[in-house]
Amino acid sequence: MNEFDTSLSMLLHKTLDSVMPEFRALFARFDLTDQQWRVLRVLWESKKITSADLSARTLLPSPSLVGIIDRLEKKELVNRVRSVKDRRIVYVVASQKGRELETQVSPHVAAINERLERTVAPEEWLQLKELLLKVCDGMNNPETQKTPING
Amino acid sequence: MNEFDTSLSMLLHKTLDSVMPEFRALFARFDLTDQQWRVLRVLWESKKITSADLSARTLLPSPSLVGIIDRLEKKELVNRVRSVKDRRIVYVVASQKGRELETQVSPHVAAINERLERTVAPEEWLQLKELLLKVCDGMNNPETQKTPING
DNA sequence: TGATTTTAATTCATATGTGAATAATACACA
DNA sequence: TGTGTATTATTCACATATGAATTAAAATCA
Repeated sequence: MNEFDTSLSMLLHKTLDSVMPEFRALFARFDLTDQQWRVLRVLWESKKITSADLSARTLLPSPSLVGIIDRLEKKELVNRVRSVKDRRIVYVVASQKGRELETQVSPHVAAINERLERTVAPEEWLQLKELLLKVCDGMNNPETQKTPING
Repeated sequence: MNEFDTSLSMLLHKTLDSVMPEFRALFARFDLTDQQWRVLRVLWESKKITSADLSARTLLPSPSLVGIIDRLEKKELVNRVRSVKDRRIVYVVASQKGRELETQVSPHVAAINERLERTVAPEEWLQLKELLLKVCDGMNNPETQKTPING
């Protein structure tokens, strides 16, 4: 493997490619995409949440969320509730049917995550997560000088 | 951050989200998407390569590659060359125009990657990459027992 | 040789990602 | 009070992801 194959972004993609198919196969059994699951996963622990906050929690871009919530609404798993105080805001809420999925899906998700965690030693697992967060912080903070555009 | 936010798949997404915008802004200056750059990046060091191998190297799914190469062809950056020995195979080749991009883009890519690398200590950088590879191996190898589907 | 199977690339239908633009509403303030 | 500005969600245009199906061309073998 050369410079390109071992670049961080390629390794991140590669890791996701090795991890996600298993999750997707699971979610597909419940007629869910992984993005749809992410939304439900957040709603299971938030009574109501605005689209903006949902985007931040799920890491799904707002324009994508619109369609994702549309489809979840069509399946009657969530509802949109417009705020009365501020009519710009839309709260997304899990329906009863949407809440009932938690018990069925979550154990399988946990099982996959446990297998995932066992791919490295316990202390390595922690360090991997810490390093990823460190990279995020480092890229977001302006401390590390960005390369100026000189084109 | 709870269980969900610190799950590996979410951290991988989060890290990509913190890294990719900078690359995308760079590629956009050359009217390229990051996927299109990945194809060119591979072609810059391969005279010719089959679609299947290109998919493996770029980690781009074959159906996506079709459109990506279509658009690169339209911009006259690459060409499709059907093999004479085996007419099922299509080689993808960088055009002169496509090759000329290397000198202009690569230095900027290197600069971003250097900044990226400086977000963590040198030995952490190596370990991060090793751990990601270890996770990939662990998930792909059948050693670690997969959870059987009992639905 | 001719039927069968395998392989490489592509197509299809659907869902999502990306960046810019828009509509509706709230807010600040002269 | 009226007006400019900021905010929230959505829309738009385009590019890509996903999994299944298809097409064309080998390769296999009775």
